[in-house]
This record gives sequence, C-alpha cells and structure tokens, in this order.
Amino acid sequence: MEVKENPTMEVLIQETAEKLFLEKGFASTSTTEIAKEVGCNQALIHYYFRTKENLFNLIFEKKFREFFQHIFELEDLDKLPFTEKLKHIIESHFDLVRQNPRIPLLIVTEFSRNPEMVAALKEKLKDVVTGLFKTLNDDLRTEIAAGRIRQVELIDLIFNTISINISLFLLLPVASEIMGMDDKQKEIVINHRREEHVTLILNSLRP
Amino acid sequence: MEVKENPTMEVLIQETAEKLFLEKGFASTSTTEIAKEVGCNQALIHYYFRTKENLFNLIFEKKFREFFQHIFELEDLDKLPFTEKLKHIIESHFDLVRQNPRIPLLIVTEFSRNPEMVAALKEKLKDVVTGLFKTLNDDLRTEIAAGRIRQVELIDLIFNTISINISLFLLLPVASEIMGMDDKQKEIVINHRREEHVTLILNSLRP
DNA sequence: CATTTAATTAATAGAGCTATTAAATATAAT
DNA sequence: ATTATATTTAATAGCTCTATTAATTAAATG
Repeated sequence: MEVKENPTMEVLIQETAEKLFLEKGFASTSTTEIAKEVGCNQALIHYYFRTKENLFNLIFEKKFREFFQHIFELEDLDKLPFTEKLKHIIESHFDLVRQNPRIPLLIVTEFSRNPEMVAALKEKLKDVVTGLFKTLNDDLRTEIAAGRIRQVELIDLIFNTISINISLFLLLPVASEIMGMDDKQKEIVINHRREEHVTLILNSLRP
Repeated sequence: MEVKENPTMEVLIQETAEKLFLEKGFASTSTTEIAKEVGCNQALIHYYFRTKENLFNLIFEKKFREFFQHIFELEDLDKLPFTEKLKHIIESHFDLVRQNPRIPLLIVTEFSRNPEMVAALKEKLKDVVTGLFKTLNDDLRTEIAAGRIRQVELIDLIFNTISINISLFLLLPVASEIMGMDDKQKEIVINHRREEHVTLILNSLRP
C-alpha cells in the first residue's frame, strides 16, 4: 500500500465524477466528459472503475451514507429542553442540506432510474434511525402528556423538517432565477429561511 | 382544419412523450423509445416535431403553464375568513401537486439542464402572481395588525406551503420503498399528510 | 379518375458513448 | 539493470441515438 500524497488519478476521477453526477445526473454525464475534465484518457476511468454504473453506484452509496449518518450524528443534546433540542436538530439538518444541496435531488432521481438501489440501502439506516428516534419519541410523548405540545407523531415532525429544508435548496435555483436574485440576496434568503423553518416547526407544535 | 376523432399520431406521440419525459426526464428518454411505445416509426416523431428538444420544450411549457395557472385559479374565496381561505389554498395546492406529482421534479431538473427556459417563462407568471398575491397580502396584513396572526411575510407563507406539498410527492416514492409501504398505506399517508400540512401551516401562524 | 398533398416508413449518415484490447510508459522490486 | 507490475494511452468495435432524405402509402381535392 502506498501513501497517497498528491491526488491520485483514481481519486481525482472519483471527485470529478461526483461533481458532475451531482450537477447533471447519471444519464447526462458521460465518461468522456469526466475524462476531459480530469485531463486523462477516457479508458482510465474504465481501468479503475470498469463501468460507469459502477463508478456512479460507488459515489451514490458514499454520499447516501454520509448524508444520512450526519443527520443522526447529533452530539449529546440530552441536557437540553425538548424545544431547544428540536431547534438544534432542525438547524443542523438545515446546515447539512445547505452543504449538500443536490444530494436529495440525486437520491430522488436515481430512485426512478433504479429503485432497487435505494431499497438495498435501507438496511444501513435501520439501526441508525431507531437509535435517535427511540429517545426522541420518548421525549415527544412526555411533552405531549404534559400538555406542552400538541398531539403529533414523530414521523410527521421529521417529515416536516426534512421537507421544508430540502425544498428550499431544491427550489432556490429556480426561484432565484424567476425573481432575479443575486448571490448576496440568496444568502440573505437562506439565513432568513433558517430561522423561519425553526419558527414554523416549533410554533406549529404548540398545543 | 379537420376534426380530431381518434387520437391522431401527432397527439399520441405527444402524450407518450409527456408520460416518458415525466417518468425518466429528458436525457434518459430517446425518440426511439417514444416511437416504440407509440408503435410508429421513429422518423415520424421528427416529422411532426423536428427535434427531440422541440418536443420536450413544447410539453414542458404546456405543463409549466398548466401547473402554475391552476395554483392561482382559485374560485371566489373572498367571503371566507382568512384562515379558512388559507386552508382552502393549501388543500387545493396539495391536490394539484397530487395530480401532477412529477412536475416539480421536472421543473427543477430541467432547470439545471437549461436555465434560460425557466427564466423565459417567468414573464408568464408575473401578472398571474401579482393578482392573487396582492389581495392575499392585504388580508394577511390586516390579520397581523389585528393580532390574530404572528408577524410573517406572505412569501414565506407561500414558500412553506409549496415546500411541504411538493416534498411529500417527491419523497414518497423513496420513503415508501424504504418503509415497505403498499399502495393502500401510501393512500392513507397522503390523506393524513393533507391534514397535517394544513395544521402545520395554520398552527404556525398563531401569534 | 387523376393529381396534389399529407402521413408514414425504410435506410442511413454522422455523432457520441461505453467498454475492451493491445501497446506504451512509468514505477517498484529483485 | 532487468524483470515484473501498475498506470496511462491510442485505437477501435459495437451500440444507440438524433436527424435527414428519399421512397411508399394514404387521404384529400379538383
């Protein structure tokens, strides 16, 4: 095993492929194009990854896992009161999506191309999900019982959070074009929405 | 001008193309495939529409316009109190997306392929948008002034509604696969979420 | 009916894409 | 230094795709 000093061609290809697949999806990205952007021969991609599908699946799995792991990798929030905890979860999910704005789209579009792939990955989520969900659900039940929060299912709460966060970064490119916004304005909107999402979810939980 | 009795080849092609483009997007749908599904010669598609891009743009514009027009084609809600009006808007937007679950995805993905297209269509929205938004915003300001609703911008309210509605139908295919849901269960979830979306938005507006 | 026009097909040019193979070059090992 | 191994490239087979053209069939018109 050699130590990787400078970016190896293999990783350079993977990084470039990742960028292009996220930008344009599987079908619209050719190995020829990846090679051109990397500055290497097109056959090299097949030398390292054999098929385009292989390369894509590798990247997809990695991104998929990273993305969902981060969602549930929350530091010890135990000490915080429930709404503070929730606020923290919403915000860190928001930040995660902000840093990976195209991954939800990739997952959704890849799913129509190849439903088995996502199905195959669900196992990897099971335990990670049950972990956080169990304690969070206990907390939620306690709050509801104490009358501090309206009757609501955890799954709905999570769905609301994910929905509102991913939609922003899904729609922003289109919306900003329609409204003629520059980068600075987008930045302002994003920061504003970060607060709005917390307000939306937390306010909606009041009994 | 002839009366179209049976579906003409031209419209049959358009309908089939519409179906396939919505299912698999522009890049993954070939004119060869459309022809095969229609049961005609592949050249016929180019005879009627010259290019694949042409055919796609035609369909895209039509769907785009239909979709946004329906959003703002609300019957006279003037008599209703504000929250009732809002409830109605959320629900009818929900129903619109339910009937066209893949169009938001089409718009978003097409936008990365061809940003000018969406930019070009924004004109068609301007007047339609300003119409409803003006009166709705007046209502909203009145409610806020009267202390019946928290301080909120109309644009955020609309963004919240659109986000939560489109996300459901974007994520449901993936989520239902991960959770192993059948059609009946999906139906139940959809109906449940329809109520939850109204609750979420309306509750969040309380001062 | 004869002729013009429209609809449809067969054939194919031309391009790009994926994947493989064999040759060339660089790197490591003995 | 020589051999072995790994990396990279050139060339190309084999597909599939889009678009065009010319030929064929069907429909409409005078």
